[in-house]
Amino acid sequence: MEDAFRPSTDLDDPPNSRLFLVTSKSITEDMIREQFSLYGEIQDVWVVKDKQTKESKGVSFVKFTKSSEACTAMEEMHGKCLVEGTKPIKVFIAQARSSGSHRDVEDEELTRIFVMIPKTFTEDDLKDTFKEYGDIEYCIIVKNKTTGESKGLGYVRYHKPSQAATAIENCEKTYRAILAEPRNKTPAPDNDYFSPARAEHVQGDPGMTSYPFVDSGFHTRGDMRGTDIITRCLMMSSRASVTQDQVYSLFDLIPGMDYCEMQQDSYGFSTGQAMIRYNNLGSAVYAKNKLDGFEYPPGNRLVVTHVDDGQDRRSPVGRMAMQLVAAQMMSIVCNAPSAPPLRKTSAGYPPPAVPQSPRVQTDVALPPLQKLAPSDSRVKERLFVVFKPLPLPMDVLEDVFCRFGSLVEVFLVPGRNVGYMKYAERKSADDAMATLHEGHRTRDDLSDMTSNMTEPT
DNA sequence: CGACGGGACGC
DNA sequence: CGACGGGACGC
Repeated sequence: MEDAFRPSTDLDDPPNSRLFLVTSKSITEDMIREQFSLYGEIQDVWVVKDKQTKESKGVSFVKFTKSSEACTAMEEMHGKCLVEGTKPIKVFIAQARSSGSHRDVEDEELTRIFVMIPKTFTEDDLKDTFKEYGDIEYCIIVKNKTTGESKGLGYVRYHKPSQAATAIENCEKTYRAILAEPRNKTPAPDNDYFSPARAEHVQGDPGMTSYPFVDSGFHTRGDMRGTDIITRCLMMSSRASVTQDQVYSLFDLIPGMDYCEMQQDSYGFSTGQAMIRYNNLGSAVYAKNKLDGFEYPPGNRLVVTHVDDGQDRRSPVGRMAMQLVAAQMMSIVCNAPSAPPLRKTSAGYPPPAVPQSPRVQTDVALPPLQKLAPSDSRVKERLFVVFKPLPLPMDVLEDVFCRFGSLVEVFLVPGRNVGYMKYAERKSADDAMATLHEGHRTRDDLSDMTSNMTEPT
C-alpha cells in the first residue's frame, strides 16, 4: 500500500543491488563512496543519522546499479577497516525495503540459481554452460522421480554471491536464471499425480478431459496391484508362432517403442518370445496392461510381463502416474484413423507385417532424424499446427518435426489442439510444411494437420 | 550489536 | 474453425 506512493522509486531494483553496512559512527558518506565506487556504479549512499543530533547511527546503505556489483563490493569490503583505527565494517545485501525483515541476508540465499534448460542437458552440460560465471560448487538437474527424465530445470550453486549474480545478469535469456529459493520452503511438487487436489484439477481441466478413460477393443487385464514390477522393458511369450514383424507391429501401436526383437534359438527358429522396450514407463505399462492376455492370433493368448532391467522400480506414486499416462496412450491409439482394427474377437490377423521402421509412422516419407537446434537459438520461423482430434505426445512431434532440421522447440498450447513448431532456419520450417501440410496424415492422429506461417516471437 | 532519507510532477 | 507458456529440489 505505502509503496504505491512511490512506484517509480524502487530502492531494490534490481533485487539485491543494495548493501547494508554497519560501521563506526565516524564513517562518513564520502569515505564509503570512495571505497565502494571501485566495485561498480553507485546510485546512492545514505548514512543513517539521528534526527536530532545528526550523529551517524553507524548504519549505511549503498545502492548499486547491479546486483553483481553490490555482491562483489560486499565480498571485498566485509571486515575491512575504512579508516585506520576504526572497527571493521560489516557488509550485507540489504533486505528489500518491502520485506520488513531485518534479518541478515545470508550467502546461502545468494549463491544458488535456478534455470530452465533443454531436457537433453546433463549435469555436465549444465556445468559447462554456467562455469564461465564462476566456480561452481555443484549442479543438479530436476528429474522426474519415476522415470528419471529431466524436467528441464536445474540448480547451480556457486561459491560466491557475485558469481550467481553475474550468471543471472549475463547468461542467455532462454535459461531464465533466477536466484533459487532456499531449499526448505514452498515444496510444491509439480508432477504429483498422487495428490487428490491435483487429480481433481486434471479432471476438471478442459484440456485433459479429451483423454477419456474409454476402453477399446483391446483386452484389458485386471489390475496392476500386487507385486508386478514396473519397467520400460517387456517380455512377450506366445505359444503359437508369431513373426518378428507381427510382434513389432502389435507393440508399435503404442507410441514410444524403442526396441523389439524376437528371441531365436540356435537353429534360427522362434522361441515364441520377444523382448520389447519403450522409451517411457507409461507406454510400457499400457502395453502390458492391454496386450497381456490378448488373443493373437485368435485363440492364442499372449503373455506379457515386465522385465526388470535394473532401471525402473515400482512405486505407488509411479504406478498412479502411469495409469494417467496410459489413459493418454489409449486415447491416442483409439483415435488413430488408420490403425488396424485390433480386436480380441476380430477374425483377421491384426497388423500387417511392417519391416523395421521408425517408431513414428506417417503416410509420407520422412527424412531421417536430425539434431535439435540449441535451445537458445533465435527462432526465425514458426509453424502453426492444428491437430485433429488431439495433439500427439511431445516426443512424437519432436521426432517428426526435427527431421527437417533446426527445430528449436515444440510448443503445444495447453487445452487447445494447436501448437507451434519453432525453427531456427526458415528453410526447415518450409520443408516441414511442404512435407506435412494438409492432406498428408500421419498414421497416428496427426490427421488434418495444417500449418501456416506466422511472425516469430 | 545494527535497518530505511531526501528530493520532488510530464509531453 | 483454430492462436501465443512454463519454474522447485529425496534428509
